[in-house]
Amino acid sequence: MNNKDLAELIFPEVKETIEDLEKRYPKRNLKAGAEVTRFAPSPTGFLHTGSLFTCLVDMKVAKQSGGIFYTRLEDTDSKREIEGSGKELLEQLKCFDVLPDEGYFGDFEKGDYGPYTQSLRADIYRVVIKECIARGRAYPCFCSKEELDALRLTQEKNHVIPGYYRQYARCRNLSADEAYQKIKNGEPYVIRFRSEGYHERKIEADDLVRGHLLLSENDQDIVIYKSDGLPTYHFAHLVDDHFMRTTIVIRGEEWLSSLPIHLELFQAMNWEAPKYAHLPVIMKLDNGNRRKLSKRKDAEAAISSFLKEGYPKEAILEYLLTIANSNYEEWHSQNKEKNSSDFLFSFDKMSLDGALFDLSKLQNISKELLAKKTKEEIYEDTLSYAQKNDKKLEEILLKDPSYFKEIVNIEREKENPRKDYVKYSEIFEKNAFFYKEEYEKLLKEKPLPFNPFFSKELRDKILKEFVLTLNYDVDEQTWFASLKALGVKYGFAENGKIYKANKDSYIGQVGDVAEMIRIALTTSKQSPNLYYVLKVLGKEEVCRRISIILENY
RNA sequence: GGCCAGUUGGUGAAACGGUUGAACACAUCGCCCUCUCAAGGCGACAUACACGGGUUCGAAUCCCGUACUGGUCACCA
Repeated sequence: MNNKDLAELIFPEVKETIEDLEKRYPKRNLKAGAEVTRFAPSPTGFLHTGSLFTCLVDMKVAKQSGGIFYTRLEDTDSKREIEGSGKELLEQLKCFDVLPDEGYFGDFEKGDYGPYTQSLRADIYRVVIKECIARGRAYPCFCSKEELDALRLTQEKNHVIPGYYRQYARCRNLSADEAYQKIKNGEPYVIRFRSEGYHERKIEADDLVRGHLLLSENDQDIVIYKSDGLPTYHFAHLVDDHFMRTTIVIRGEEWLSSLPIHLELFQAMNWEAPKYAHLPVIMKLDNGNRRKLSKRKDAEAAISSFLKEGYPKEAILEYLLTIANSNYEEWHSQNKEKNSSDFLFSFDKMSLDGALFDLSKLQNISKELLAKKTKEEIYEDTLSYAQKNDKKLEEILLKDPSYFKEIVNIEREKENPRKDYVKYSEIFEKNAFFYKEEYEKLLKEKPLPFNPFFSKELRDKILKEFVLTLNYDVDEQTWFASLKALGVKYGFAENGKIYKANKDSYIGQVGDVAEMIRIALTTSKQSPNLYYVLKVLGKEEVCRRISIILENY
């Protein structure tokens, strides 16, 4: 019996050949320079910040080269799979406007190179495995977990490189007959790749972000086909990225050390290997040490947590872009009117070590971004945030959209708009006093912070006169002049400078007068420009609030 | 431990052997402006090229060692 017979005996049902597959998945007809990239997550949980980062790069590279970006579900590990998370992953991607050209979409698949779900591709892998066995590049291995553990232990004790290779690869030299006999006896087995590499020998490899690399050859007879009938990552990568015609494999740095395996696999098949780009991982500072963002420990590892907190998706994407390409910020400040999707990404502007996740940077980007939106956009976005996360807020927004827009538009439509919102979730919070019920709640919650230096009598007099003479149907300057006049009448200086120079001649300055009114109307010492507060509240409400204060405080 | 990669201020980083006595942005702090806040303007701080050897007329930039950090060594991806 030879290897070909053995292959036939192990996979009698496989009738197709590699040539058939080549025909079924022909080379893509794309213009020169167009890249095919893919995002290939495992359905093991939520969308990781690092995954979105990788995905963003994938998409940019494909898009800006006029190529194809597709998604593939890597669900070959049935033990770790979390039911429904594949679909969930795609939904979250959608939240960030990541739209693949083809591939796995959660509910359906699209494209001519499918299936795009690995568990559905078992027959394809078997075609290749069968041929590998026939050609002597793969063999069945019957070693048990215990035997392998024991092997590793003795190797460690003897200070040799652990693993299943060369003289330590016991099943490698089993004859086809012996192997067949064991299979017939029902012994469980896996299929291993027969490596021809030597650890002492170096191979050259190019990485799009790391440049030229010198790596040790792979010499491990890695498992390519598990006892559950599914391939391992390494083998699935080989087969899928070949037949899906991927041109650039973009993945996390953690894969760099298995690059020699992949290269040998492609070489063994006589297939052209794709280009590789190993991206740095996003880190976090923990007790003074940097470490990879952890799914279990860090809330920010789940990218959806930022959405839930109310950060705009554009801000998150933009932040990730500043990490991806150091020149993004510069480009952005020079192309203010352009969208981050217009930015040309390049691999060599990528730094090689993992960036620390910087929340304050994200916040800054978010603040700038929200300041540039129109009141309509703010309304729509806040509403959709509320619909997902805050039902009460949703109700308030739907009840009176124009009031919310008016509030949010204070000092917005100008060259240097207010920048006081970092996330959608805090917009209402910061403006709660505009709403009658909230205003009343605030009155009850805490004492009003009136300056005790001024008597209630004086305050009441000023507030009364303020209401009586209230007129904001003039421009801001004129209105403010009238406020100054009111202050002067009661012995306040018309500005801080005059007051400072002549403290004895005045009891305070116009700011103190404004503060009384501000507190009366907003319950707080801080608010946007009073003039606009008056305008938004309206005469009636202003009078009502002042009279509440006069009566009760 | 082996192998691989990386190491510029609190953070992200520019710099591709010589206009570097090291940009820029964020953060922090101060001043100005100002009815408060948010902005805006100006400025400061940050003792920043991991360390040690080379190569060179000249090194953050090239080479070698050391240290440190990260990754990886599964029938997980």
